Amino acid sequence: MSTYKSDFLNVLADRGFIHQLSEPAALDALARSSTVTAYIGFDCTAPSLHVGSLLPIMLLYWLQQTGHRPIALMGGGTTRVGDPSGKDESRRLLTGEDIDNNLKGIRAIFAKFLKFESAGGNAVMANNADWLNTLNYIDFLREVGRHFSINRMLAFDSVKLRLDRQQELSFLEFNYMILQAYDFVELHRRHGCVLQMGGSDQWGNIVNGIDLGRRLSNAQLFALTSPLITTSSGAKMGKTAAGAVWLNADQMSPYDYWQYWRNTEDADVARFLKLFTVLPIPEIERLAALKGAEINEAKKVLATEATALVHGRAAAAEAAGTARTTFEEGGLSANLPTVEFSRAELKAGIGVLAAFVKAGLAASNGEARRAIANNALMVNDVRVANDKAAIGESDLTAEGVIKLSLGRKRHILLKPV
RNA sequence: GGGAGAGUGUCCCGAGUGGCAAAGGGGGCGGACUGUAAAUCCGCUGGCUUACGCCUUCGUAGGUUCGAGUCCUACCUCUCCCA
Repeated sequence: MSTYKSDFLNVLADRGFIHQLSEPAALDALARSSTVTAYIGFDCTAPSLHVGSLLPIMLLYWLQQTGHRPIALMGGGTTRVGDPSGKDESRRLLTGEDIDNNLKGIRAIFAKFLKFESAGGNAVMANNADWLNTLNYIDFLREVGRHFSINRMLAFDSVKLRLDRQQELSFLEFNYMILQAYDFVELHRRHGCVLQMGGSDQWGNIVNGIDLGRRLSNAQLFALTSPLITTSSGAKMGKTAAGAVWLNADQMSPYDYWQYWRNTEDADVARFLKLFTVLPIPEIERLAALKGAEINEAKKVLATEATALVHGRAAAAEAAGTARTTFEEGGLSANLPTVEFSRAELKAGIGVLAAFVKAGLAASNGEARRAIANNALMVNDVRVANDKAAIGESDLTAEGVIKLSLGRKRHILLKPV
């Protein structure tokens, strides 16, 4: 067990959130004696956050749960620059409009994990566009730029990697770390923020902020990074066939989200329970002790708890129920993802290929055809052997729907309207 | 400004003698085995088509050729060396 004196660091350490920590003793003492204000920055590069961002969100969650004050910083300004950390190539520049739209989608997530002032809590939502967009170039260079040594910046991994590999690093991106450092100091000024957290790839950026804070305001600031989470087989978290695992319900249904966690690898279950659920540690240890096929029970708990955090308890229970009827009872659950189509179309008869494309299970007729050749498509749990087969009214089940399946795991209901 | 090199299947890496829908990986998907796991093995991985076949694809635009990813010209982008 951990040796910290503060709840905050103890909880994080016990749950496996801590990778690197600057001045652990000093931060520990501070967290014990006062309310610590800490922030994490989030890029606005997509209209929703995905599971990759879940870990930092959980950091903020535990921060607040242990009596401190979280700031969720939207990167409305820095996203206009682009963080080169951990990336081989520069990203395409997003328009201001894109960024604003993305920001709206992302904001909603945080309310589910943090209590903001509007909800009677102390969490703060900030946007660095508020201070970055209006910076005066010369003033900024004189005030902030003079504290940065190019010699040292060139040694940072995010920069060095690009240079070593002879990959282009634009001046624009090169400035990212300066802006992030400035964010830290600005949040210190505005909100008394003394700690920046983030993924392990952010260590360099965060330390820059600490240095800048010392030079500009003689402030003592801290850094805490979380480990890079990969699955046991080495894959990055959050990628599936359909792409990223989104947190917004309109981009990924609670059912699919539940399924994502249900399919966790055995070796990851305990670790993920600690990181992505709020179950007490003893309970997690009990689940982690399960062996063989019993681990499936732990996976279901993981799926339901993780889904409940993002989509609510009711949606999680529904997803669990849908999965139970579909997989364990071999039945047909009306709560499976549903695609509607016209009754007239059904009367006329729909080709299987068209039906699977419409349901989103195949991207093209050709793909559907190949799936049939692979023995992968089923209509109402009956294998499709012929790509010329048609689906008609006679295929409606007693429930009035038609179940399309790709493989054993992916099911869609066609519903006539 | 001068010189050298690179851009390939819109997920990535990467081979490519003028006959190419284009080798091989990785990733992904499906099948078998299982526990909705991992590992392993097998299949698939441009669009349309029952099919013959047609269409689109190798940085962009032209050209040579029966035929161009491959040869020529110009342009764009990137890298390296010299100034």
